[in-house]
Amino acid sequence: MAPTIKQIAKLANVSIATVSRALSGDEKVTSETKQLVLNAASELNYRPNILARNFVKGKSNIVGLILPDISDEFFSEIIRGVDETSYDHGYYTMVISSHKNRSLVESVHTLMSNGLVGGFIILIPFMDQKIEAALMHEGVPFVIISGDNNAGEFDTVTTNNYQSAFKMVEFLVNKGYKKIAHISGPADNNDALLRKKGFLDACSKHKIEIKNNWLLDGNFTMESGELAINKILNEDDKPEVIFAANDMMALGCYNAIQSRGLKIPDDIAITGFDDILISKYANPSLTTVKVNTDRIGKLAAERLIEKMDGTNNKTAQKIEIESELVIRNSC
Amino acid sequence: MAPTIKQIAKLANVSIATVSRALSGDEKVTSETKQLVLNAASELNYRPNILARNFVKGKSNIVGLILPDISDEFFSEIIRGVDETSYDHGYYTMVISSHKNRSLVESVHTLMSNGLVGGFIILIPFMDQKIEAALMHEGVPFVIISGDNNAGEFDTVTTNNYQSAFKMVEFLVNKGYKKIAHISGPADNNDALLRKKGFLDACSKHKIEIKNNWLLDGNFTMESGELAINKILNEDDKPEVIFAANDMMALGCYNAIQSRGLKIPDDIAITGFDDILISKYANPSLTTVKVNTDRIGKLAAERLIEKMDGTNNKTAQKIEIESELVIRNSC
DNA sequence: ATGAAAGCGCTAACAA
DNA sequence: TTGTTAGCGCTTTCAT
Repeated sequence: MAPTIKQIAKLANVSIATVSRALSGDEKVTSETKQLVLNAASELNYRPNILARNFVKGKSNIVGLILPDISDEFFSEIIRGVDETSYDHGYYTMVISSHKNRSLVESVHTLMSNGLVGGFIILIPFMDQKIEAALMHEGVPFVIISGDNNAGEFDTVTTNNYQSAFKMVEFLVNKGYKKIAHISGPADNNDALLRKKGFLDACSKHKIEIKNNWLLDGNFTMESGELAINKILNEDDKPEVIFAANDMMALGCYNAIQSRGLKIPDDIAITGFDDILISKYANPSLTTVKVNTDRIGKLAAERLIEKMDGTNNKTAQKIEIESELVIRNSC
Repeated sequence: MAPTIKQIAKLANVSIATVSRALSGDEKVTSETKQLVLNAASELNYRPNILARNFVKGKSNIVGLILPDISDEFFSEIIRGVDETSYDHGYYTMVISSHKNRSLVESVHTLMSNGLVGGFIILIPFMDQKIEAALMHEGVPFVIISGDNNAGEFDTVTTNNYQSAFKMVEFLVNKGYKKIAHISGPADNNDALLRKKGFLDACSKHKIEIKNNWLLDGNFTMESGELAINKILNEDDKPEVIFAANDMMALGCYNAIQSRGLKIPDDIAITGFDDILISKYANPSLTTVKVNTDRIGKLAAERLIEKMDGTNNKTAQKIEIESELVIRNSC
């Protein structure tokens, strides 16, 4: 059986209250008794029972992290960022990944009221009525990670999808490209939507004609990128450059292009979004937008912990993470 | 304040014991009272306080998942597998990622005795004395995910690194390759070591000469693969095929080779290990070994939950996950 | 500065 | 079948 403060009390010949105080660094204990207690504790190899502590305090030092049903590089970085920050503040991280048997909404309901976590971070690809309603219910504090920071009066951490996509287009325009196509992500993904909007707005600002069939639909997978580009690679009037809404699709384009014996960027240029691990090493290396994923997790956790600690409960903050153009050799 | 059984009891006009029993499906409550309680509970939107429940039961339904300090696709799949299985059995998943401020050993010590988790799964790239010592201490049950299943008398889930590497070489030999090089992974990684051993043994079985400078060192990164292969690409006597200990390094080889204008597999063939997302879409698609990562997480969680539930506490099981050769176009 | 005691929400042993 | 009650490990008032 794991040692408890009772046993420490016995060993140190003090009351459990004193033990509790000594261990939590209460000013009022003499340094002698404190030493006594600390010695006893270390002798017994004591570790406080977190469950009991959270329980009695009526609040938990566990941070919940609700993830949608996908798994990739992006998520592990978020998890790491959150856990690292949580740890530094004395919190634990609990991952709640959604899947066929458990929806985002259900997870929200549960975590709001089962006392397990003291707060949570939730990744929302697309905010809908149901999720919003679930979040409105009173409960523990939370922070949203989302492509869109306009989602109600909630604390949100987001990347500047729109601006970065906009900048990417301007960069291409400055390089002299005039015929630009876009492969967009899933229609139910705010990051994808905002990137597309950034693309469209930048094009119209710079008087870039947007041909309808150059607005291609993808779903963020490599396959969908390949599929999309194949639709226009046969036509006479080809775009000079393709801006894919993420790197995976961009790399899908690489395949389609290179398997036709065409050269990137000479025959057709490609740019992406995300800067995943391999993009740097792709051949040619991919020009893209570096999303600072680790910072997203970190800042979301920091903001959440502020709220959990009650340090800063002021009105909802909208935190936007800067991302940067990474110019390489694909355009 | 979240509703408690007390409030349900009041509303349903029964005692808290009855509420507790009704909610936990005790046979002895009349279906009428049960209905009464259930109605009251749903009216109050009641959810049991997990912390209190774990606490009073003296055991936790939280599964700890201790990860080393890396983040990639592999981990998210493990996490997902674990969490999905945990959820299906009524457990939660807590991720404890190691990093500069927290070591694997420390995590083990903590989780063993702070009552937070009822058991844990730990990913161990390389078993050493310290970790083994930490694991020997009595505490909650655990399962190891490791490249090497010979690590003491512990429950372990592993992939058949050795056999798969062996098979890969035999496949290459059957294809007629005689000059085979290997790029190995980090020296402190058991998966890497076993893959190398499989390579070596298969070579000697089939009388494949192993030139010393064809045994290249890598560290699982793309960069290291590129670096490694560059050392031999200039020599007159080049290998016909390079077997990299993981896909990332294999793709690093792609870069080095293709940027010299050489063709895969005509000039030099490449094979990898892992079957990461992009390997299928690489150009040419990469022949590799598909590691069933999702199964690793699932089986580790299943075994752990058996132990936590006390269903099956028999002596340590060594579970080996089959992996399969995925033959594509890079050799 | 220290101790005694109440109590957090729930379960389970014991009574009725 | 249901209710009463003790108690899990800890923190925190209230006394001393």
